[in-house]
Amino acid sequence: MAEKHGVSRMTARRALEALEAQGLVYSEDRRGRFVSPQRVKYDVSNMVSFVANAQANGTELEIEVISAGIAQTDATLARQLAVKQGEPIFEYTRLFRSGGHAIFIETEYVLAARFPKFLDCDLRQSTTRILESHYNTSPCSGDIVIRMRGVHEDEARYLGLAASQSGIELEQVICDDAGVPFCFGRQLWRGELAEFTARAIVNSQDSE
Amino acid sequence: MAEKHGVSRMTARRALEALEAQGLVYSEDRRGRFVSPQRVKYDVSNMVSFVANAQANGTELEIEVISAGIAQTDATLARQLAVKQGEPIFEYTRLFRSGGHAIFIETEYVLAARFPKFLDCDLRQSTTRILESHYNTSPCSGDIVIRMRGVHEDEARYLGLAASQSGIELEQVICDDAGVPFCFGRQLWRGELAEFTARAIVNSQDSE
DNA sequence: GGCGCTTTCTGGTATATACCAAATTAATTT
DNA sequence: AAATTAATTTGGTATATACCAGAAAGCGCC
Repeated sequence: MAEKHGVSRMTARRALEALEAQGLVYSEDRRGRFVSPQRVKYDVSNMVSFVANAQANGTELEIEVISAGIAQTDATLARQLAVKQGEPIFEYTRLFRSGGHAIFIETEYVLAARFPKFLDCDLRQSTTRILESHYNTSPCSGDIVIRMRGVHEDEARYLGLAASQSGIELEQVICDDAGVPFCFGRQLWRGELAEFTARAIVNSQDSE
Repeated sequence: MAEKHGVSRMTARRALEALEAQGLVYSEDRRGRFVSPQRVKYDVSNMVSFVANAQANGTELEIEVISAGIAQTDATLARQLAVKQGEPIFEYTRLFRSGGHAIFIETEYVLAARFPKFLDCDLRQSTTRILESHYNTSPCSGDIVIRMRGVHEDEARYLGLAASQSGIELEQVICDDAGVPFCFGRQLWRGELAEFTARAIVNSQDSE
């Protein structure tokens, strides 16, 4: 490509890196560069299973469980889940793919006391579905944070990104019908593949 | 910096560019590199004025009007605002800064027929406020889309970004209490400065 | 047809130069 | 003291090399 256009190879690379930074193309190490696939839509206002929703939308998702285990809440987690620090929780990380392309990597935390033997379930499906069918708990409300940030090294590896690139982080706390938080999740999306939608409705009165 | 660490200048530059891509530092052309300021939070579930909300949050905002005029709806705009193509609309672009730092650039469209002489108002304030006080129209619901994308050249100039960088685009359609859309806006945020929050509540029943 | 080896292709990283342009700073002049 | 001018600093861009490592393709062999 460089000699075809009479520029040096470094210049050509930088041009491609620019396209990469804009999300138009992506690169697979030592395999080649390819144009990016379509975005995956995620309606964050819709608290029903993202997986089921995506599939209804015509996007088939493959879920790979990267790790799963038990841990204790640190300060941040304790605050998010409204429990005291040191509470046992199940922690599991999953990689979501669509059509062979990594879309996002997610780490979720659920309270171990409330959902015993949670990790015995097959995690290659919607968490929402597991909690509904096995524990009779459905999501009722959720708080979501979205921001763009640089990827960590391990995230970059799973997502097939260069370590210097950025993605979109989506954090959500899911609460039951009593308003009690029971699940906290943090997703890191490949930025060029993410598209979030939300519907806002003005609360007639928002006391306190 | 290069000679201090015994690497070539190009290598040092690439390292700084990586930090820049991750949003940790930013560069001002021929002035220097600086660490990035704090993020600006935006609660997209809150349909009351973003400006007022930010100020209540301790963030003072400076608004610069880049351009303002009248235009006609193209296919996309007509669909978003649920009018037929060619409808006259006011179009204005504003740059939002905080503490001297450009945060995002926004282009909004309001129906000219419904809000006559809209452009005579001082646009360096919340649109919501203008519409409420002058036209007795308040936002009631809104549809929001968030995605990461590469910046265009003119956007990059206003935001002080390199043309190859990415930002976060936020589109929103604002509807009145009758569910009729009256305003469409598209914001492009510096990715490292944006933080969006939302609150999702499961609709008991979502007919059709 | 499969297996293993070698070559080629492709991307990644680091370096050394050269030159440009704007912003800042220092020096000089008025 | 203010204005003008020159030097310096800083970032940006383009180029030419060199070398490394993994993936893919070609090839000979069993």
